[in-house]
Amino acid sequence: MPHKSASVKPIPDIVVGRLPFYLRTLRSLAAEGRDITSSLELGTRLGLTSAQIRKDLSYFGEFGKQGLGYNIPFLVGQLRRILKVDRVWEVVLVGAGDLGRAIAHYHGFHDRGFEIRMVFDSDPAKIGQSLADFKIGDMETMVDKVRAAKIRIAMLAVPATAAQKVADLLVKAGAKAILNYAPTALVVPKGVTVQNIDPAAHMQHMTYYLES
Amino acid sequence: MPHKSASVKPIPDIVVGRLPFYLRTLRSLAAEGRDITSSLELGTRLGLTSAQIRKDLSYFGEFGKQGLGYNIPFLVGQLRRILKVDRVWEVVLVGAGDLGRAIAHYHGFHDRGFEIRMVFDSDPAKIGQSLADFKIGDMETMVDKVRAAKIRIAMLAVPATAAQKVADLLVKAGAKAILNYAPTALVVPKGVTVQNIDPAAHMQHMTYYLES
DNA sequence: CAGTGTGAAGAGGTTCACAGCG
DNA sequence: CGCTGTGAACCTCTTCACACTG
Repeated sequence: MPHKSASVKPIPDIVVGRLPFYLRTLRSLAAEGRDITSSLELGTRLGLTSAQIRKDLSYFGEFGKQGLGYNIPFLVGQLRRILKVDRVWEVVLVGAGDLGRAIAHYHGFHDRGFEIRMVFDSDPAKIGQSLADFKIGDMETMVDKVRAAKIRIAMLAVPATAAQKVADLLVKAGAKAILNYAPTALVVPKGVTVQNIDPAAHMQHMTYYLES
Repeated sequence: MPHKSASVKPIPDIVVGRLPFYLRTLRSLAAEGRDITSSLELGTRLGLTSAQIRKDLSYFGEFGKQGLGYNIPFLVGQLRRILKVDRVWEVVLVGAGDLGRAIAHYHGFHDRGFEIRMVFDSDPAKIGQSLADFKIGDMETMVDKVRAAKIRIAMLAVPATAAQKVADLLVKAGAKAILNYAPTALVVPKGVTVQNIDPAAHMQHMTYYLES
């Protein structure tokens, strides 16, 4: 029987997934000029219970003051550290269609820790053209350029039919996180994280609850 | 947002949320010319266990044949019926910035049960302009026009600062489902469903797992 | 005999409730 | 007194395992 390693309680992924929303809400409170909040107020704003907020935060430390609440700038700093967005990550975008262009023009990423630094597409008509501040590169040189720049985060905005092939290339280029906008599931090696964005799936989730 | 009912055991919201992905995968299999599949194959494609697939489907009926598997066209039809996307829903889009324009140009919604029929914006410079097949309408007439058309689904692509006000108007117009692209939580009355899309939150979820 | 459907067991996540501290 | 942090209880979801069937 192999020995079990000392049980280090891992933090549930579902908890990690809520932290960006806590951070988002706290920054919104800060923008309103607030300095202190409580688990109750945060929960109300987020549609969660105060107990859940406290329990989630307690996985990472003791950030509040009993009887008082949470200092907003301090908690923002802690969450940015925990989520590793107390820096700006360089990102590669693959796909320069309508969606890719909208992503490239979106200015909301920088403030939350991300900056697109390269854009690639396979369409010869697009290669060499300008998009936002970038020149669209070709797929043949993509792997080398991404690897050379040590970029580890990718956004994938190509058709579903091409998504897996491009994902394989991104992994080869050293990507460790892929935000997948293509409506298809990606297979990636262990150690690579994928998050999917599928608006139509969300829509279909909602129609279930509609009266016909 | 689980919908409660006193008499019948409600189907878990998390199960409903997976159905669109089952449907998506089944249609992809159908497009490959396949006619039969199994819970094992579906699970592999989706990164889920076969038991989960079977259990989820069993909430809605007995769709498979023991020893054989699932008939793909039949199961596609059942899922479309369950999710109420065996029809095309009319949708109103509010917000004609970069994101709104990308959404309006995206052709992937129709095939999955949705068709944008109206677009509105508050920017006088945009009102009256054309976007895809539509003329951008003003916010003042939005409520009446949406109500008159009996549209119950909205996509919200306005800045976070305006999102709640617009959501209130949409509810007043009779919206029962809102796909919220703004990075802020919406407060809506019971009976209205909201689904949120926040790519930056997904990105921050992934950075947690990256080595610094 | 391959693969579904499903109770039961097991894991995992949420809420409770209260000690403890500012 | 107000609000956090946290074991314990509770509840929900997932996985197991097997009877059953085409």
